Amino acid sequence: MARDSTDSRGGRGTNKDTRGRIVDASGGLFRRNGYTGTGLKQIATAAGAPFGSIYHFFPGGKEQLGAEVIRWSGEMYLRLFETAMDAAPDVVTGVRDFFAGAAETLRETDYADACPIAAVALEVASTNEPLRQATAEVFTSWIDAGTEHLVTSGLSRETGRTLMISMLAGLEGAFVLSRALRSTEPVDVAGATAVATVREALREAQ
Amino acid sequence: MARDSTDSRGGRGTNKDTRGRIVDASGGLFRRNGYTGTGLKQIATAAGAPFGSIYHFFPGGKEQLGAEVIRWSGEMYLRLFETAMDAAPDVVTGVRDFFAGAAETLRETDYADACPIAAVALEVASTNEPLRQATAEVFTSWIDAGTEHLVTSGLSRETGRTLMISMLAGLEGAFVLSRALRSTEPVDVAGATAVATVREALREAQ
DNA sequence: GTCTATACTTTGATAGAC
DNA sequence: GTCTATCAAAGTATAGAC
Repeated sequence: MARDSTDSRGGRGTNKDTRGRIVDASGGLFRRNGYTGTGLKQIATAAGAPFGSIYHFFPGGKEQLGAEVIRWSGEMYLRLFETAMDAAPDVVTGVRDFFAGAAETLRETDYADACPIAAVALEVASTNEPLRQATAEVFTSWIDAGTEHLVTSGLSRETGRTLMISMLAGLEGAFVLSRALRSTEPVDVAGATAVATVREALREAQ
Repeated sequence: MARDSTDSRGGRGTNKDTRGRIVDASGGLFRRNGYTGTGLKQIATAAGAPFGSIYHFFPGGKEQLGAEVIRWSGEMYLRLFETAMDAAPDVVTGVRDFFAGAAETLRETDYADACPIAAVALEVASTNEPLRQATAEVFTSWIDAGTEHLVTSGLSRETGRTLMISMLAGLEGAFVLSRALRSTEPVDVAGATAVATVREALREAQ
């Protein structure tokens, strides 16, 4: 019963099962090289798994693997967001800390690790409908979760949703700029803007 | 909105020379399918050019072509931005119109045409240094040009730059979300946020 | 300069031995 | 379930006829 592995889905053992290692390695490679830019053989090598294992665990091939990686990465990042928000005394601080953490991660990873699915999302938006839907589900889940936090903090559902979309857009766009420019300035600026906007919205809602 | 052009620069005939058609076709394909997702044979076909012509005009192969497409697309989009700003009576209206035009283009192209280089930028940021530099130059040119408009409107250089980065990040991130969700809501929201922020900044600067 | 043919590599995917 | 061998197709790139 009380196994160590975090959750159900049989999926996220850090070093245990081959399947988990494949998903994990794919997530890292997709994030940096994109979907078409990552080969299945490359994934097998990075995961330390034989090539055949990919098709053993993912009979649907690259597309099935891609969809699962997108959803899994989305859940992980959502969990990271929730953790940051729960740890903060208020929503403004939570937002500030989350952006600060994103900037720190960018620096630490030489501007490689930003949004786990943005690169794939832009690649598949007009070329692969199943994967596009997967990215849409992830973004929707993030927007809904963030909206909930803002509603809890006193905003109306509508302004909460609008504000959350605006902040997420700011973060995603800042990731694009920061990775290209190799500077955290865009993320820092977007974070400051987000903090100011949330603070203002909360004040007006009082 | 973001269509062709007829101009100088010594070589951008819409239908004239083979080289121009190759760059043009590549821009459209890179934007939709990404860099690695677009093949040179595909480009030749789309451009109505023989395969050998690509290597005739771009001896450096795909990378040289990619770099030129990034810079050329960046110039085109900058020109589009300048045109929108010059046509508007004030900077606030200009920003509003630009976001509105972006949303309209998204709708008209079935959410395919957004930022001309974002997909490539995320793909090459950690994998191809020459192309990453090309995207960085483009983003920098956009930020500088936008900052100039804001400074002209009365903002300090520092707040102008910060505001421009924030708006560009909002636009880029909104493009990611809008293409994935197949909805202009993110671009609409980001536009409204940008307009409100510029208006507020101008008021404070008075 | 235009265009075709081809070399070489890598891709996603499958079959089958163990 | 693990792993290797191999396939057909597509990728980039080159050579050379016209």
